[in-house]
Amino acid sequence: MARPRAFDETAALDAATDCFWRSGYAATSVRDLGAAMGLGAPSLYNAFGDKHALFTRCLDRYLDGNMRARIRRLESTLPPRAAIERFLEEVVARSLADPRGCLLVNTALEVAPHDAAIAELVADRLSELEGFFHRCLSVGQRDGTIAARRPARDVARLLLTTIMGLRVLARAHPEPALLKGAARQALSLLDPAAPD
Amino acid sequence: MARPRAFDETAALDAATDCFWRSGYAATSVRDLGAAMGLGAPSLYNAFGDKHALFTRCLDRYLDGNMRARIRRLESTLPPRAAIERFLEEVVARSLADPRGCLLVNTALEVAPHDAAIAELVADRLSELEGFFHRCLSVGQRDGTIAARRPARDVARLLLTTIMGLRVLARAHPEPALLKGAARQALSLLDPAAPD
DNA sequence: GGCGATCTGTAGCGGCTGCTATAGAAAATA
DNA sequence: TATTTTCTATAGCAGCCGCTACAGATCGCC
Repeated sequence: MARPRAFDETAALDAATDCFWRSGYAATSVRDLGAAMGLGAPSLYNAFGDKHALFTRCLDRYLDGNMRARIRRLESTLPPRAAIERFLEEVVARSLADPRGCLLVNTALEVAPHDAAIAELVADRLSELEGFFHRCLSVGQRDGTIAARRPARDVARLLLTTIMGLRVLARAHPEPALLKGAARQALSLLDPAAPD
Repeated sequence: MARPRAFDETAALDAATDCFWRSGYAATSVRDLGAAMGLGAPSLYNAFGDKHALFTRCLDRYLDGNMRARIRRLESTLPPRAAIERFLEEVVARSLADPRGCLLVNTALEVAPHDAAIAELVADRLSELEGFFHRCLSVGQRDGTIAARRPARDVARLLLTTIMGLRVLARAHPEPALLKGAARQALSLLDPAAPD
């Protein structure tokens, strides 16, 4: 029973996410956001609260749409070992193709250390990733497609560490051979033992 | 034959480095730097040029004093396998003890993507780290202390990736078991094959 | 002491920051 | 059509940004 909003909230959030993703949190001004989202500062503040709340909203959406959706897709369509392999392949491919890197990793380094609420959100998502790897490893170890001699928990932790590291390396030195070589060795932990 | 400087350049650079290290490049203002270094803006600009030049200077000093010195120390006092193990142990310990993380990693994510000169500097240092791992691996593979069935180049790349990843994880979720488990699995790539 | 040169402190430049007061535009209800 | 309610646009708040002009302080040299 009043004037409706003149903008598409989803499109606006996508535009804002791209700003934060490209430039980082601090380097993105509210004016930049307004311009990209196609709305003035008052509308922005009215609809999304302040800059920090908007960022949290964008980060949540990003993680749901990218990370969680990807985990679900891989875990439901591929056997566990292939799911792990595909995940790492996708991280390498995306790292090389998209100069923005991964918003989760960017945030873990830029925002989390100075913001307890964001740090908790990031830590939760990292645990979800670790859980994905751990589930795949456990199932794969039981069905014999993954070497069972290593503790699944620690291998999952190394895989998580590896994708973080790949994302960092790619942003300063995006060399395919480097990323692919590292990923290959991380995945070799899944192989059964070979003679020396 | 003129008025000499009233401050200690080394101490001033240390103070500036700490600012950049703690808060990042963008979030450190020239006024913050001046206050920490104990000198006014004109002295700062006269002695070190602008903010970007000062940052480059700090980063260079940091890398010489931390990374390169550490590589030299480990490589000259320890056998290759122990040097690698010690390096990873130190990364884990420092990541848990120092909330500032690693200035090289912070810079790789915050500055390098928007600054070609810094990106090149960072990429060079990453290559030096990879080279350190590669040399240790090659020697260790020859003397039999490191499994020889894996390509040293790719294992070096994974070790490099691992320390980057450990640094990222520690800043958002500094849990000892997580970092230590990941490091342990990365190091297990050096072990000879075990039965499945 | 006087001179020339370098350094330092004050003060301020234009421009940007996150955010908001105020007023006007647009739609649903009566 | 008049009213009510929400949204939007203009303009501007105080405060910070990187940087610098200017004047005064402090030294070596003559």
